[in-house]
Amino acid sequence: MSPALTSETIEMYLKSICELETIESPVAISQLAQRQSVSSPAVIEMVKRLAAKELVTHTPYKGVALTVTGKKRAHNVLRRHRLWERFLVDVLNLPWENVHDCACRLEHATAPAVTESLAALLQHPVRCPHGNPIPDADGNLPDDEKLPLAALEIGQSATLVSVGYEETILLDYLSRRGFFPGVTLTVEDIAPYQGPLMVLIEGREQPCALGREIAGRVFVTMDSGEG
Amino acid sequence: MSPALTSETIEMYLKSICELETIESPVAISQLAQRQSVSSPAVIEMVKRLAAKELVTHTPYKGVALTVTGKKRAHNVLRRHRLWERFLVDVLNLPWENVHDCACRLEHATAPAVTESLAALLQHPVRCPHGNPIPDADGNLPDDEKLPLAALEIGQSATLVSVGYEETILLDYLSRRGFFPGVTLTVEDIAPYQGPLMVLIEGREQPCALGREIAGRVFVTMDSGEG
DNA sequence: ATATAAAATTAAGTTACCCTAATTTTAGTC
DNA sequence: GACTAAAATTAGGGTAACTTAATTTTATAT
Repeated sequence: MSPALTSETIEMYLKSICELETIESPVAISQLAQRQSVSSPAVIEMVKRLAAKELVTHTPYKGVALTVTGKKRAHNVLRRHRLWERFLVDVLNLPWENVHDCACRLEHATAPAVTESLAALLQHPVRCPHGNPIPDADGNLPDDEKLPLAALEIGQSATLVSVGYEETILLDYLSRRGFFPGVTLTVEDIAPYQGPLMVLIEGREQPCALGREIAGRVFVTMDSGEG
Repeated sequence: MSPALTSETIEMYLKSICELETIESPVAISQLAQRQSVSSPAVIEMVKRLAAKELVTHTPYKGVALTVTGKKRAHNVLRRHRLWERFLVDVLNLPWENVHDCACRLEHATAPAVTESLAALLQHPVRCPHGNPIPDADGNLPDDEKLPLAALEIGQSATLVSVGYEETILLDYLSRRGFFPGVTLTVEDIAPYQGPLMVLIEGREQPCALGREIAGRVFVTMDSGEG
């Protein structure tokens, strides 16, 4: 015998592909490479292995997409990830902006029985602390009606529902400026395009730079505005 | 750059060496190979890598021993392992005999902040569900005064404190026969050596085969007898 | 003291997963 | 439609972690 494709590696890639698919599909090799912090050839190689297992389809020079099986597996990882995040915040009282990295490690080390007991302990939460929906035990992920921040105009208010792009550096940046799910924002000004998108929050002095500078796109999604 | 010795692999080996050291020191390569379910050459190679990192010392043809640094790291793994076991049993209500495997995976994916928050949540438990002591945050592991089951004679009673050799198949075997930490046993008969060591528990009909058939040695340890 | 079984080690080879450098394909511009 | 920059891919190479087979060392029995 010989070493096999590790379950952890498979899950890491599937999860990234799943998250990137919500932005554009099929997912570009370069996007995956950036997300995984590896070279493009490494991604190509890995994608071929995943395709051999029928977890993804690879259209050369076009990109990668999850198969039905792959998507189910990815949703399962997301479920574990987001349940752990809830646990870390609600039960262990760890700070909102730090739990993502911890969950990224725990999610691959979690047996099904642990996942479901955890869900029961937390009373089957619907969203992670960053506002993203938690897939159910069958791998169903409810499709959010998302309104990106950029869709708001000056004077409009909205409630922040989720931060779709979870990355510690970004979450830290947001938490320092008062951006949490549940917060109501009013757009007071929008900076021109050459810089990052600027948004002013009610009662705050400093403008907040959001989105473009970090993820290359707007990532904060909201409920439909209320003013 | 190139792949590095993974933290998980290091910890798995250190933990095994630490556990085996309590039985015999230095630890034989073959014992490690059996425990890790890999070949002897694989262990040799790994031990050389660990020795290069000054986590173990290897005396050729004799065996392996932990350095001070290695032991500290091993105790840290044991701490995480046993805290997770307590969590899985006490908070998630998973069965006593199944949590070992779950903890074996979680222990390598646990950040220090998670470990300590977990300890606080559990109110800093002293023993894991199998009765083994939990090292403190500094890596200090209290040395149990162990009395092996084989030291008892016919008619003697004792309280089972810990099952030193944690393996799901053994724990399942024991739980089916009523062996848990805290149980008081009376040795009613001891079978001859050619078979496994036999022990009768108070009020039970069936003899229980313990020790030799599974681990090759007696592994159930007790408090000092009380009659 | 020598023969021998068992354990330890070395030798040679495999796959997973990563890299850099070179090449090919695509997409967009003039 | 040819030119070009960027993305994708192939080529070639490396280490970690494993394997089996062959060899060496140790322990043991006669």
